[in-house]
Amino acid sequence: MARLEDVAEDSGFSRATVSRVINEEHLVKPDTVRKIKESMEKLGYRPNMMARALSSGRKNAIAVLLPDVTALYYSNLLRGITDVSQDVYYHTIVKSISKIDLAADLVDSGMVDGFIIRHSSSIEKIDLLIRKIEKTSMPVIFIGRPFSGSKSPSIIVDNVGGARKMAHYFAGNNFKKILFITGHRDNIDSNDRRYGFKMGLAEHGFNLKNLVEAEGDFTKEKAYQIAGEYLGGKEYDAVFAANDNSAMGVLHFLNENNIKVPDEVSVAGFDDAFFAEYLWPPLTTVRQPMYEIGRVAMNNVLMMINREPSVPGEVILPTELIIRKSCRAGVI
Amino acid sequence: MARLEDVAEDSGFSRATVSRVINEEHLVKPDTVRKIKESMEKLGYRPNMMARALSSGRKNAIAVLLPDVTALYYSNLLRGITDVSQDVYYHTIVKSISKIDLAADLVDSGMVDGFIIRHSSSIEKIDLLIRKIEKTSMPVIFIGRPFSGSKSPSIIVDNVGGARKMAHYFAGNNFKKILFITGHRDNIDSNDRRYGFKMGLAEHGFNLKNLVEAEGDFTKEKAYQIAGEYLGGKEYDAVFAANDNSAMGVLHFLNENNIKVPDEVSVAGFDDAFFAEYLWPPLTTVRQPMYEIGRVAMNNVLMMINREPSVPGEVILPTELIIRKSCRAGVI
DNA sequence: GTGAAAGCGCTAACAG
DNA sequence: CTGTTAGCGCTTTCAC
Repeated sequence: MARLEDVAEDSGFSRATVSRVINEEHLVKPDTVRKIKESMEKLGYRPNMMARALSSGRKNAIAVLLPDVTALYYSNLLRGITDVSQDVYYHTIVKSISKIDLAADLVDSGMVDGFIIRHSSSIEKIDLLIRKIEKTSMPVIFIGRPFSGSKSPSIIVDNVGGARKMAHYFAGNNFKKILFITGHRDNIDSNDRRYGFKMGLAEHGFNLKNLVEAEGDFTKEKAYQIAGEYLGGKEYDAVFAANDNSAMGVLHFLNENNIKVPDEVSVAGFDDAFFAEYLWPPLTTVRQPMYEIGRVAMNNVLMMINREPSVPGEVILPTELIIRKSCRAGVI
Repeated sequence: MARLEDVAEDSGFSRATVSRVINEEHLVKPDTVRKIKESMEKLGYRPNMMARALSSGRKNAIAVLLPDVTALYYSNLLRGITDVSQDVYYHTIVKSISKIDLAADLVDSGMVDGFIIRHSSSIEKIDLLIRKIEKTSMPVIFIGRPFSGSKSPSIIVDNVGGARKMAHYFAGNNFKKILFITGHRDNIDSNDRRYGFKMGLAEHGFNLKNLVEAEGDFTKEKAYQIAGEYLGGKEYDAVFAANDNSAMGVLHFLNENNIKVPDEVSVAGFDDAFFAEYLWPPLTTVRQPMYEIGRVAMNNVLMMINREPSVPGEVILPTELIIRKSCRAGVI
């Protein structure tokens, strides 16, 4: 590969000037810029990121910490992030948040300019990592609830509002008994959704004694099992699952046992996952803008890296009620 | 951050010796190793990857080029890759293959030690990229069919065999007319699956005139539309879709129009995507080991990077027929 | 506007 | 076994 020095030699200028053309073009005489650019073109010159990073401290890379790349939610997030990072020639290093020591290495070894962190529930040692990052004054953005004790900005989704809308939709039906299937016990999203759901139900005078909670874990398998335990007796006439995966498990049980949806039991989820519309019956759910979240997060770290002042401390992205056929039509 | 030099000073040895402890411990006297490690521990020393990369040429990073992180197939692949790369302290840089110039930058700017490339259909300029990579003698592994004109190793899935098994399963039913829904026209996987399917059908004496092909694009939406065009008239008694997404679209149309599956029409897919079992009815399909593919790919680049000789030129991972309820029971 | 020179933190011969 | 000495390719004062 052609090096900066080769370009300097070819163009007849010094390495410093070539470097300026790359980084601060305005400090160089236009004619010089032209000549140097010609040389770069001719030699097919590309700056060596490692050398640049070592010398300047800027890596043009950000780390993304995710619970699981495989989950739909996260892969869409990731696409949002990579789509914008590619536009600005940033590299995206993806790490599983469960291997937190590896993430710590990333900060120690100085591989990245910033972090985007999605922590869905409290993970051991994550606070140590965050404190460590913040000590280096590297920018961090949280997706989901801001981390307690940290004042780094966060991008969150209006879980409470979305679940509340669903509750209002449910309320029109005079359901007698409703089952709410949660996510993991301490999952922040799940808790917010439960909170919003209860709030919305209460606002319509629903007696919360008739809302039963079952602890799920966001998987279809667990929800399927829960459905088996609760829904066999036709006691419940509605189920709200904390995510679409869980709703999928419920639907599966109901179909299998020939319990009519929505005539006998209404089912709703949360996410608007790509399969939601194609479940049977098509799932009523709350859409959250996962891809957008990724984009916003990446744009904001970028602003922080470039020390632009106006990064909002918290941005809340709206959710939307998506009405399909798995619920009896409510009053909106 | 503590630097190597700080460790050297603290321990009373030279930088070279400290470096050896990091990279070639066996060349150093045990007692010295111990002392130096104590210093490293005490100072919280972590090697700076950038400096190491610049000096040694090793980046401890590989690039993964994927058509789309969002698709289930690819996100599982990615998890396989990141799971092993994390174990060996490698970084994974993910790029969309559609932005091929950015991938080219990765090789020019010397950010990575190797590439894992998944090209699902021929993409403009991809051959240029591959030639460029191979010119640097950086290791490349292909996932899916090897790239023509390249002799880098590849990991492929037995698409032909899987589809053939499905054909055999179909054949027991004496279906009169079968619809095959393809992927994108030039998609390699889709073509292999068609080939295997036809082969298997022919082996059982099925008249291939009664196999009709419709050009899909691997999406549920397109398959749904195709189902509308072909399956309204009850002419077909079976559908094989080139992937589970497409099968999902078909199922959706059938459910919506109250056409009984599998009594009136049998439906099968390919992938065994996570939702396949939870569709209604549960989808008969061919399972491919996506996660495994990722692991194998990563392990093999690693071997190549370390110049271990025995990297297989081609590894074919098996597929498995998964029988559920969306097909009339065939004879196996 | 441009150049000279000093590093960034580490590895890799080469000596000893 | 350990130390000395050059760099890796770039950025960044500080001069001119």
